[in-house]
Amino acid sequence: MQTKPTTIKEIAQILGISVSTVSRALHDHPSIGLTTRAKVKKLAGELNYEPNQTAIFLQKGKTLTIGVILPELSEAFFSSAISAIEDTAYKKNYTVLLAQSHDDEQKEKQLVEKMKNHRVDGLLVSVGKNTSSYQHFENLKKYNIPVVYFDRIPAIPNIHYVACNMEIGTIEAVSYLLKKGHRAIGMINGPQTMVATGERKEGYIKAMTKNRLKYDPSLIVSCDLTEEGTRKALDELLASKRKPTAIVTFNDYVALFAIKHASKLNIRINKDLEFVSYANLPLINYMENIPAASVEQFPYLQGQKATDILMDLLHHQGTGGNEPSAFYKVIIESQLVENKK
Amino acid sequence: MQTKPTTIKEIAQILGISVSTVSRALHDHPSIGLTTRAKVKKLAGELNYEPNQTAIFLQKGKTLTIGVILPELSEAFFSSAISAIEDTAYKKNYTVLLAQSHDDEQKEKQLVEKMKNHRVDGLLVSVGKNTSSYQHFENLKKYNIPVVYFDRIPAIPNIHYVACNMEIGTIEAVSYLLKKGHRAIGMINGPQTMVATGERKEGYIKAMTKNRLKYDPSLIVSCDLTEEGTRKALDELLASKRKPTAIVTFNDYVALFAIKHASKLNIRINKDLEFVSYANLPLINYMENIPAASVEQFPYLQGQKATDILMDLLHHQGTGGNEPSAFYKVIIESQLVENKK
DNA sequence: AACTGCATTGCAAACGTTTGCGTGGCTAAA
DNA sequence: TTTAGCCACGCAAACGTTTGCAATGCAGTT
Repeated sequence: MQTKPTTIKEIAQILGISVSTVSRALHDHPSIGLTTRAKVKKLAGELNYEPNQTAIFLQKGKTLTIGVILPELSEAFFSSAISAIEDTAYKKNYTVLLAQSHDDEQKEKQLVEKMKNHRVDGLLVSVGKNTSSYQHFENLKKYNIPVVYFDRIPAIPNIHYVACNMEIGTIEAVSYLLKKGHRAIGMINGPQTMVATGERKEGYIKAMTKNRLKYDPSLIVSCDLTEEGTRKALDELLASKRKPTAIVTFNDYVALFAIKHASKLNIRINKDLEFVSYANLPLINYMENIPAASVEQFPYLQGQKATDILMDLLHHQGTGGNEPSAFYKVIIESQLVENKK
Repeated sequence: MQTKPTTIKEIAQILGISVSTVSRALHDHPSIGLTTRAKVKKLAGELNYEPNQTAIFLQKGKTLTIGVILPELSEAFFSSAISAIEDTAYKKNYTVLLAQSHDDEQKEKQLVEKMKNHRVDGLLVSVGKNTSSYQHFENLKKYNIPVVYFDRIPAIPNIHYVACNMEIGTIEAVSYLLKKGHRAIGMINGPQTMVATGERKEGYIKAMTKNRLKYDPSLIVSCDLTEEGTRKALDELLASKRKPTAIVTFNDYVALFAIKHASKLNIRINKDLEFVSYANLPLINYMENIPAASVEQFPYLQGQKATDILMDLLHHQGTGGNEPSAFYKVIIESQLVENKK
C-alpha cells in the first residue's frame, strides 16, 4: 500500500537509459530524440510520475513559494487580502506559505527566520501594530529575498510597498456630507499613535479648507476603538456646542458601536445623524442601519497588487538595482462608495 | 551585498573539520567533543548560520509542512479555521501551505497534485460544494500522506475527520424557543442537497417529538440562501395557516436578510417574531437587531482539532493501521448560545 | 579514406544535509 | 608491552533533480 512516489531514477532504470536523459526528455529538451522522449513520457504517465519539488528546490535554489506574514488571519480585511494573494500567486504557479504574527513583534521575528529557512523566494508582509524595528525584514535583502509590504507599512525608506491612502477617501467622505448640506461634521477618530488616524484628520481638514469652511478641532475626538470608548466619544460629540449632524467614524466597528448607541438615544440613523465609515466589514449588505457611505480600502486589490509586484521582482532580479527609483511604491487611493440599502 | 546563506560546508572548511562533525555538533550529538562543539556553535552564530530546510526536507523526506485546502479564504468561517490551523501548526513547528479551491473540483484536484509535489507531510481539507469524487484525496493514502477532513466532509468510509453536527444545536434551538412559549416555530432551511439542511430538519423534528408536539411540515421551507430567496421563504412562512412566532434560519446571512425584510414589514424583531440562527458571522456584537440566539459551530475549535489529529497521525504513522477503528471521527456538538444585546 | 558536424545520449558534479560505519588515537587494564 | 575499549572524528552514500561537458555513432563532405 505504502507506495513510494516514482522517481526519475526508476524510470531511467526500467528504460535502461540515464537519469539525465529522462530528465531532459520530460522537459522537452531538443537534444533528445523523439522516440526516447515518447517512451519516457509514456512510462512516466503510467507510473504516475510527479517530480519531487523538494529536490528541485534544492537544486535550483528557488522554491516557487512566497511567504505571507500578517497580523491576524481572521480579520476580514486580511482574509480578503490573503484570498487575493493566493489567487494571484496560484496563477503564476507559486504557492503560499502562511503565518500570522498576532501583532507580536517577537513572533514576527521568528516567522521571518522560519520563512528564510524554508527558502521562500519572496515575502509579503503586513507588519504588526507593535513592531518597532524592521531589521528582521531588512536583513532579508542580504539574502536576495525581496520583501513587499502591504497595508500596514513601515516608515522606512527603500522598500517596496502597496498601501491605501486614507486622505483622498476622507476628503471625499467629508465633501459628500458637505454636499448633503451638513455643516457640523464630527469625526470619531482612532488613537493618536496610528498613522491611519493622522491621514483621516488631514483629509478632514483639507476637505473643510477646500470648501472654505473653518475647521473646528472640537469636532474631532479620538477613541480607543472599543465599544465603551466609542460611546464616550459619541456622547462627547453630541454634547459639543456645535452638535454634529453627521459623523465620520474610524472604521465599521466604531460605526456600528456608534449607531447602536445612537439608536438607543432615539436618534434616527442617517436622518437626525448621518454616518460615514471606512469599510472593513463585509456586513453592510446584511444590516438595516448602516453608514450612508463607506470609504473602501480595497483589501483584495492590495493583496493582488502586492503579489504582482513581488512576482515582478522575482522575475527581474539580478539587475540588482538598489537605487531608490527601483522601489515600487504603490498607493491605492481609497474611495467613497455610497451604500445601497 | 548579495550574501549567500552560510552552509555547513563553509563552517567545516573554516574550522578545518568535516561537515559531518559540524552537523553533529549543531545537533548536540554526544559523540562530538565539547570543545569542537563549542567552536562550531560559536562560528555558526557569528556567521549567522541557518540550516537550509529544503536540503533537510530532501534528506529526511519530511517537510514539516502541512497543506490546507479549503473553499474560500475570505469566508468568516474558514478564515477563523485557518487562523486556528496556523496557530496550532506553529506550536508544533509546522508551517502551513495554503490554497483555496473556490468550490471548483478541477482546481481542487490540481491543488492536491501541487501539495503532493511540495511533499507536504499531511493535508487538511474542507471539500468544495460541487466536489463529487474524492479519489484525488484518497490517492494520497498510497503515498502515506494523511488527510484530515474538516467541516465539509465527504460521505465515504475510512477517513479521518472533524465536523460539527448541527442536530444537537438545532434541538437546543427549537427547545429554547419552545421554552419561551412559542408553538408555531418556522424554519428557513437551506437547499435540499446539502447535508447541513438534513441535519437541521432532523433536529427540528426531534425537538418537536421530544416535546410531544406534532411536526407541521409546512413550517419548514427551504431557500437558496440568497436575499431574494430568503424574502420569498419568509413571505411563505408568514402566509402559512399557522403563522410562526419564531423562526430558525439556516445561517446568519439568511437571518439578517429575513430580519431586514421583516423590519420593512413592520414586524418587531424578537418580539412579534423571534429569530434563532447558526453563527457564521462575527458581526453579532455590532448590530441592533440580531437573532436572540445562535447555534455556534466552533470554526476555531474545528481547525484546532483537525490539526491536532493530523499532528498525531504524523507522529504515529508507520503503525500503518488500516482498520476502521484507527480512524479519527470527531464530532463537535454544535451549541446554542444566547446573544447578549 | 579521412574528416567535419550534428544528433543523441551518458557521466558526474552540484545543491546542503544527515547518518551508518570505519578509523585513528588515546587511556586503562592485563 | 600488548590489547581491549572508548572517544572523537572523518568518509562517503544517500535524498531526487538539473546541467555542463564529454562521448558515441552516423551521415554527409571533400
